[in-house]
Amino acid sequence: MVQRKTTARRRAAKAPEERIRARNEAAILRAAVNLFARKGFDGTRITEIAEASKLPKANVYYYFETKEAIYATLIERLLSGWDTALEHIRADREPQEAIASYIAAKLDYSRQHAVESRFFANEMLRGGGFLSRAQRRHIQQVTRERVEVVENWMQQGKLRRVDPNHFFIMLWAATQFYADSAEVAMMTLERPALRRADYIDARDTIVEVILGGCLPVAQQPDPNSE
Amino acid sequence: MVQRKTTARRRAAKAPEERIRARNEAAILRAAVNLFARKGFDGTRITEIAEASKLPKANVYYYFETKEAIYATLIERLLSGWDTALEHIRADREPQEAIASYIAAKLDYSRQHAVESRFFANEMLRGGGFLSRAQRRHIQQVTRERVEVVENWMQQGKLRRVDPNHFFIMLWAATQFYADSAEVAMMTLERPALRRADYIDARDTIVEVILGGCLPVAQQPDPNSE
DNA sequence: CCAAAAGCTGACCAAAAAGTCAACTTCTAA
DNA sequence: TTAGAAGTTGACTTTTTGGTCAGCTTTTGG
Repeated sequence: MVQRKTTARRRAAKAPEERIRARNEAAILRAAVNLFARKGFDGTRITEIAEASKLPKANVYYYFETKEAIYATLIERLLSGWDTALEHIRADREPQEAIASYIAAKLDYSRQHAVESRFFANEMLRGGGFLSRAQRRHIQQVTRERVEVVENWMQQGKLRRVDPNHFFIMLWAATQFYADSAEVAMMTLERPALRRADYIDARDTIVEVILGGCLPVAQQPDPNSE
Repeated sequence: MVQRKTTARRRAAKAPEERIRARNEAAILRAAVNLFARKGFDGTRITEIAEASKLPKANVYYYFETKEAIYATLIERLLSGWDTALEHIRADREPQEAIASYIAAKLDYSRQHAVESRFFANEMLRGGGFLSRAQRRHIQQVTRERVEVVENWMQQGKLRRVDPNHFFIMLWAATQFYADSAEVAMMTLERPALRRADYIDARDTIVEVILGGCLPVAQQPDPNSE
């Protein structure tokens, strides 16, 4: 009993991130999110997930009852990262800074988590039927909170008055696009792939246009850049 | 021979839009674009298309060799409508007006052709692998033309200098979003469905922010609206 | 009115997919 | 060391899907 702690030394036994179950589930989910992002729920075969995760199909079934279970697990896990960038929109910051850093953070997410972003885009295209009522409410609530912050800024005269919901959607759309419609961006920019520099250009452009369009004319940032 | 014209009366024979082939192909394509938009290419079964178009599966095969043929036909047909709104971006117009009417037109497209828009979104998520080289070039060329117009406006001092490509992408993204991610918009606005009024609000917001952000500070439009 | 062309479809098939399982190996705690 | 738990997997069955076809009905041009 007292020695149980010591046994941990024997074989790095139970190091949580090394456990077989954790490792294999992770492999399956990683393979699955990629496929779901490309082909959607209905378009993805369990066999493909098995191949991509380098496990026999029967082993995939050992860890997940059904394809739905994999999909639901992914939604649950990814929903947390979904709104991380929103935390930049805080009432105690100046809107100029807050919005700029939100845009930067969201674009960063688009670049480094493009797959997850596309997974959600696909689920939205599907109609969001896999989102539980609680998950929908979570999204709504988080959004409403931040919309209120924007609304307050407007009431304080720190932002021009526009519909805060649609303003928010515009921020979302402009940044999200670089993940979900990367193909279109690539065609427009005539690149085989989006580079880090492209995301910086995107950030600069979006920040300049959005801030220019929502800050009161009086206190626009210095109009020299590039 | 002379009477051939008269035979047309006999049974409205050959009225081009009434021909059986035209009618059935249209039914199949209409059903297919809906399904492809929701579930993507791999996720859509021919059987589903048959059911949705109220034709026996074998009849679907009578008109289209394969699923790919249906998909390819749709891409080809829809690609024309894809860039209609872009025609508002013309060198001989004032940027303020041109951009505003582009936004309005694109949002209108998002509202009235949401299905087609989602079909393309799905194809982009897939990586655009079904686009032919010629089709890719078409998209690139059309985009480049309009980007050049924007660039000229900037050189003439009619628009603030930002990256014209990314500026363009922003316009695209903000308007497209209301079709492809309508679910998200609905959650944000807390609506069961987007109404005409929502699209008007969206238009006002996007126009105001974008114009405010890209017109030279000197000549901003009157800041009273709503 | 009629022969040929166009359209229609139930029934069928092969391939691929989902899903199951019993026997096997590896790991773990005491 | 070892018994039981956890993990593995080839082989199997069932279901679904894409695709075919022969023979039927309808339409059409003259």
